[in-house]
Amino acid sequence: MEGWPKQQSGRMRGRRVSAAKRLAMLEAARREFSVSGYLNANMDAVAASASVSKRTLYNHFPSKEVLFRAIIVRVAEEISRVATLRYRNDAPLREQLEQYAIQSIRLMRDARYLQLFRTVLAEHVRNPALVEPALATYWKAEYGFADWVRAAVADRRLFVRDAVRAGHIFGSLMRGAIIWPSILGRSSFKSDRLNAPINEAIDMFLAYYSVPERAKPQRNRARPAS
Amino acid sequence: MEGWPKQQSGRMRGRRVSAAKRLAMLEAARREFSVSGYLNANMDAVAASASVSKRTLYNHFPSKEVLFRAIIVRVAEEISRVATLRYRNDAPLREQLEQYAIQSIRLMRDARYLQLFRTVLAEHVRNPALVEPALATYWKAEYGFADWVRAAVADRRLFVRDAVRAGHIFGSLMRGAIIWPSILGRSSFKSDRLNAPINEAIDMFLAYYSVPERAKPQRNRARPAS
DNA sequence: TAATTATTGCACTTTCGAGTGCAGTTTCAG
DNA sequence: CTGAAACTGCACTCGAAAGTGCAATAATTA
Repeated sequence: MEGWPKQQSGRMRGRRVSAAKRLAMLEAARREFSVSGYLNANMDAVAASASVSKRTLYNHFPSKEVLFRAIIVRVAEEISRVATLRYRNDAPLREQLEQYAIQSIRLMRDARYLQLFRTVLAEHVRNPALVEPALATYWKAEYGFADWVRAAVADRRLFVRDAVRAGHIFGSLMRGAIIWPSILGRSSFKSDRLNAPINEAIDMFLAYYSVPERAKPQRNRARPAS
Repeated sequence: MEGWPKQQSGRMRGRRVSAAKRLAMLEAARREFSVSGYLNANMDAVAASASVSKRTLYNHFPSKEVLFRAIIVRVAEEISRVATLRYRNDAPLREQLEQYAIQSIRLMRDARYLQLFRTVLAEHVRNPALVEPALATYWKAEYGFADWVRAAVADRRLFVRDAVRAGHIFGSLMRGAIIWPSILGRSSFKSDRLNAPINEAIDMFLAYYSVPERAKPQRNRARPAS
């Protein structure tokens, strides 16, 4: 609850305007952070873009840091609502993974998010503490993959030793094919549809884990018998 | 050749000192950029740390940008010398991939590099133009994977439709298991040895591509017959 | 209407760091 | 030894942006 005016306590009066302006400020900040990054974002510009005095901005958010964190939390929530992998026993596994990939692509095609991701990533690398909350959500998604795998294993549709590990691998494949290329600007998706590289990654993943352990063609296994 | 003193032309005199100091400045800048990131790096600090006057620093490198680029180029060269995947027909494929993974891990365990990677990544996201040269090398490595795959295919040890695509997938797996976790600070390697997740990723990769196309267990193939 | 709280405008302080100008000193090749 | 080129020290300019103080004003609700 940081970043709320101190006057909040006691009877609340004159709060209608406040709520609307607060939203405007959050939206404006989001735009500003998106296009400028964290360090170059300008608090005067945020205030102006929200049609609010700078002083008001500082009444709501005591510092740039607090404002940034507020943005991050909001966006992280939005995303986790959209891009999740949920297990369904009534649909082909491939379809479920494809669905997830499509959702991710859609997210990356939305400049509104993409730019903000870049900002957050840059800041996370520069100053991890600043960005904690966003990343918490992010890693949760990773363990969402593990849950999905576990469910599929329980259904005897996959054969996996370590669900978390398999989840990481799926995550690597999706990030490598969708997220990083978008963020690092190597490629942009023309549509929401899957392309051949992504299909191939999903193929590989399913092929490997659709086969019982001892049938997998591996050499040189050096791992605890777990 | 940017960032060299203008006085260079004509007969060269008094250059012995110059070369040594130049090196000292590069080393100092590297340290400074590593620990502080690009924006927070302080040119006064660089000069001090190189035991050189600020004016001399600016005589060699007309701006912070130029200095940063110079560092990037040097480091990119060092890295591409160390972490490459070279095809050998006299060794198991698995061993070759493992070698590469081990080299990558070694790189990530070297704080000297790791910190600089973080800085470069942050800047690339913030300001891609600044970092071009480093990334050029980076993507070259990616196509190095494709070359390796092609060679293995020519040797009939792998069965791959599109070598570049397979190379990307291998890259995704390695980055997902080694590079990103290190850079984003989720895990650090205790030793240079491979761990189970990396082994499993390599297993998966080899398993999938060791089998002729039509034998692969895939559903729902939707791709050009290429 | 009266009391309360939010909002505004604007000038102000502070901090910080990149890059410059210049006069004097050092170094080294020839 | 000599003179060109490289180096030094230091004060300086310039700009930018975060955050503050305050007195005046507007909006809200009882």
